[in-house]
Amino acid sequence: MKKKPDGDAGLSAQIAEAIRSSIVSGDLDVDERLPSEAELAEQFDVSRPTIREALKRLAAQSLIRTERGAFGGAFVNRLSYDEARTQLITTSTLLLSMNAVRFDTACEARFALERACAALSAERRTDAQLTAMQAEIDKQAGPNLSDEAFCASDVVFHRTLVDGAQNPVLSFQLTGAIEAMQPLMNMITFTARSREEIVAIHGAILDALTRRDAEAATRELDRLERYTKVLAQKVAAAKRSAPRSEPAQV
Amino acid sequence: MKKKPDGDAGLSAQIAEAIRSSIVSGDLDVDERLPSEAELAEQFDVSRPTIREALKRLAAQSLIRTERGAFGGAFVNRLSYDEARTQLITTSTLLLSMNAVRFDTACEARFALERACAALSAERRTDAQLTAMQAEIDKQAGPNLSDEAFCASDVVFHRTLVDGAQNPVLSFQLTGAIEAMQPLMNMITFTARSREEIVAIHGAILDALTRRDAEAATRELDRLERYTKVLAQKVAAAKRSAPRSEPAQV
DNA sequence: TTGCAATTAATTGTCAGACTTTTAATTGTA
DNA sequence: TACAATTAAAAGTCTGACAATTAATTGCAA
Repeated sequence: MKKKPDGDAGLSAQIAEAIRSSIVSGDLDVDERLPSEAELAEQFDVSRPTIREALKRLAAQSLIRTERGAFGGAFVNRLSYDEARTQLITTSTLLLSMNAVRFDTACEARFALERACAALSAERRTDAQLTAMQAEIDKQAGPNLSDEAFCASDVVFHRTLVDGAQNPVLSFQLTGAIEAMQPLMNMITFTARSREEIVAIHGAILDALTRRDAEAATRELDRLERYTKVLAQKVAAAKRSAPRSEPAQV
Repeated sequence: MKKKPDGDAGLSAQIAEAIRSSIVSGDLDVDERLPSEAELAEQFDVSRPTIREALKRLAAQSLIRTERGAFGGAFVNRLSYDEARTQLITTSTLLLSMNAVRFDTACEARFALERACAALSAERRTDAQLTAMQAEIDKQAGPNLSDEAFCASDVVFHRTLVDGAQNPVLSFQLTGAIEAMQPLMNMITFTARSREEIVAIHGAILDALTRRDAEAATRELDRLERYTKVLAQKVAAAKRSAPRSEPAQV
């Protein structure tokens, strides 16, 4: 364990940083146990609450996990794809909601990224993934589906498309982009007509993947991007002309 | 501020979650001040150290910042692109280093993402960005450049390329992918010959962007991806045949 | 009245020590 | 040998205190 590099940002922050660097540098291996809080307190010459604050910072980033009881303690955590994805979604969602990002900007980014794996997906998708996507399309075409359920199914459809590339790193990155868009998509009230159009494009995408036609898949994603932007513009226009507290109808 | 939803994951974790949801739901606005630690302790009916642990968790994720002194306290933080990017890089780097991700997989993801914005970049890049990229190419072609400096310049080149798309959300996502690759790239020792090849491809990319030729830019990125994978294979092969502690020469 | 210095109050940062709860290992007993 | 009781280690939590920081207030003098 390294010494604390004494900048003034609070003792607990310094200690957290010292331990963090021990982890990322590989000084501490995955699943290795850190010294107990009491021992750390002695090593760093601070009190136990200070050590605890430092450990909580690391726990918040999933760098460590703690177990209670005898032979418990803090252990270096193997960052799983799931945990990493959860963190990315949290960060992306906050970034979008706190920085007044235009819908167009987020939408463009999302589809640019998604097109990035369309070619790989066309090449590598499994039959099971095609089946799963068809199931979502059927669900989306069904009647009596709330906007939320429609959007949720939309997310599943696109996640499956992304997973089709069989590249976990790509899936990790793209899921963040797609799910962070979810709150923005939920602001759109989908008419029967617009759902019909979206389902049709989803069908065309699925068809392209089935035929392993990368070029067509990319083209259809592009069409979906343009249509999504049009929908958003209509919602925005409706809101401007009738700025009620109730969500505007397109 | 909401009640704690009583799952058992530790009081401080519950409280952190309660405050987090107040922030993401918009109950608490950006720059709004939270109650003091003493008040929070009373509200949640726990002690101040417990509240502090909860706040440190949130601070670790840049959701809040704290200021000392009278009228100080914890404030809801506006998550900046910079902070978000830093977090994404940390997460991505750890994910790659802790999960034995194959170089090919990470490389494929990185270039797939980068190609995603090549078209936008060809369309929108500024002249200043072209100049900046040329400057990096010149640096990379210079003699007596350490491998680390070469890699660092490579990162800057690609970041500028990404920024050329003029989409901050895209830049945020892609920077994570590119910079997380950096430690893996640093494991490659670049020979004079391989540098020459890379610089040539960089030049071709820049040329394509200058001509606003999206198709050529994409093609050159593809070429760079294939070449990077070849280099990595050579390094891996050299390591297998001569497994020293010193980095193998290609 | 104005300007500056000293005081004050609010708040986070840190510490010390104690007690509670959880959990695994050990010990003791049937 | 199997199972129950004991023990010990460790995190989780609480209480109370003091230090450090900073904005507002107060007081004094020009």
